[in-house]
Amino acid sequence: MVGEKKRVPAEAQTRSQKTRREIEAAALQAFSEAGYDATGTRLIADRAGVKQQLIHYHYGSKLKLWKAVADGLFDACRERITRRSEGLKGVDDTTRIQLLVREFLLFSAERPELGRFMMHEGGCPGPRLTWLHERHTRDFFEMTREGFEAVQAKGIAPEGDPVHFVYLLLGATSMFSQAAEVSLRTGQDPRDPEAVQRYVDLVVRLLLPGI
Amino acid sequence: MVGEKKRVPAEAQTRSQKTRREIEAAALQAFSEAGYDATGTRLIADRAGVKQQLIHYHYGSKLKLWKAVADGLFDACRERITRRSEGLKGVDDTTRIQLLVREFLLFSAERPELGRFMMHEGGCPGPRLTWLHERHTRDFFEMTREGFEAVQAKGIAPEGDPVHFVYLLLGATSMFSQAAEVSLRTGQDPRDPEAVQRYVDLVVRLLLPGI
DNA sequence: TTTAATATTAGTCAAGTGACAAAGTTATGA
DNA sequence: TCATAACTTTGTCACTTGACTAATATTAAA
Repeated sequence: MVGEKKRVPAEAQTRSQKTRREIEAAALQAFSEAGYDATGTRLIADRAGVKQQLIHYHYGSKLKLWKAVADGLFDACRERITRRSEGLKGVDDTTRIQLLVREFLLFSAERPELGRFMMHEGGCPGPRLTWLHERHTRDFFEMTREGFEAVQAKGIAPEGDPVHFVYLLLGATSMFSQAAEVSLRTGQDPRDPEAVQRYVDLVVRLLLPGI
Repeated sequence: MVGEKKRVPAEAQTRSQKTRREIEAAALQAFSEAGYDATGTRLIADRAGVKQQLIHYHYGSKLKLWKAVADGLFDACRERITRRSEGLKGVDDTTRIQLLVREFLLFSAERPELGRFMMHEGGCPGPRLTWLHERHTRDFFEMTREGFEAVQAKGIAPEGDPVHFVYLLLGATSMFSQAAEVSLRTGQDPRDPEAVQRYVDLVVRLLLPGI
C-alpha cells in the first residue's frame, strides 16, 4: 500500500499517480455503469491496462478504490459549482441560482457518471450510501435546498416543499445518466451540446418560471 | 422446465404458480435493488424461501427469470395506466393527460421497482436494454410523447422538445426510486401518501403550468 | 554504483457464480 | 390404487470473485 508521506520528488510520483489516475478513470466508468457489486477489480484493471493486483497495491481494497473514485467525482463537481459561484459574487440571488442550476446540469451532461454513481447506491440503505451521504451529498443537498428556498421567497419558483425541487433537479439529470436508453428511443445523443442547451433551458423555465 | 400446455386442472397449477409468484416477487426486489449482474440466483431463492435449483427448473435460466419479472412489472404498469385511461373516455385531453401523469407518478411511488429496474439497464447499451425497449418501453414512450405534444398544442405545457418532457416525467420518479437516499437526507419517507400527493401536485403544476 | 524505497507482476486461495444431471417427493387422473 | 406428470431436492460442474503472499522490476537518493 502507498504510504501518506512520500519522500520522492514530483517526477518519481508521476508514474504512480498516472497509474492511479488511469485506474480511477476505468473504475469510475465501470462503477457508474454497473454499480459496486457488479464490477470486478479484474475488469477495472483490464480497462486501465494494468494487472488486478495493482489495484490492491495502490488502494488496499476494492472498497477503498471505490471511495477514491467517489472522492474524485464529487470533488470535481463541487469545484465546478464553487468556481462558478465565486465568479458570481455580487450577482442577485435569482440570477445566481439560475446559473448554478444551469452549471450543475451542464456538469451532469458532461459527466453522467455522477448521476449513475449515486443512482446505484441511492436505492437501498447500506454503508456506502451512508458514507456518500455524510462525506459528500449532505452539504450539497443542503446548499441546493437553501437556494430553492431563496428563489421561492422571491416568487421565482412556485410554492412547494423545497426538497421536492432538489429532487426534481437531480431527477432531471436522468436525461443524461440514462443516455443509452434515450439514444435507443430517440436515435439521438442527449449529450449533444445543442440538445443539452435546449434541455437546460427547458428545465430552468419549468423550475424557475418566474424568471 | 415448465411447458406451455398443462393438462392439470387449476388446483394442480396452484402450487407451481404460487412458487413462481414468490420467486418473481423476490427476484423483482433483488434485481431492482442491485441490477442483473449483482444479483445471484441463490440470493433470490433464499429470499423466496426456496432452493436455487427451483429457479432453473421453473425458468430455465437467470435471464429468462429476469424477463419474466420484467414482463410482470411492465404489464402491471401498462394495465394500471390503461385502466385509468379507459375510465376517462370522453374527458378532454388536458384533464386526461394530467390525470394520466398523476396515475403514472402514483404507480411509481407505490412500486419504485419500476424506475430502479429501468435505471440499472438504461445506462449502457446491451441486450437486456434492447429487449426492454422493443418489448415494453418503446410504446409507452411514444404514447407519453404524443400526450405531451397534445397538451403543448393547447398551450398547457410550454414549448420545447416533447421528448424532454417525457424524460422529466421519468426523472421525477427518482424521488421514489431513490427513496433510501431521500430518507437519509430528509429523515422522512418520500413514499408516504401525503408527501406523494404534494409531490405529484408540484410536478403537475410545473410540467403543465397552463392548467 | 550501490541501496533502499517504490512500483509491478506472477501465482494462489477460499468463497461464490450460473448451470446442470439425476434422484427424490408430491399430487393427480385413470 | 397406481402410474404419471409436476414439483423439489441433493450434489456437482467449470468459472469468476476479492484478497493475499511472495517475488521481481523500476526508480531515485546515497
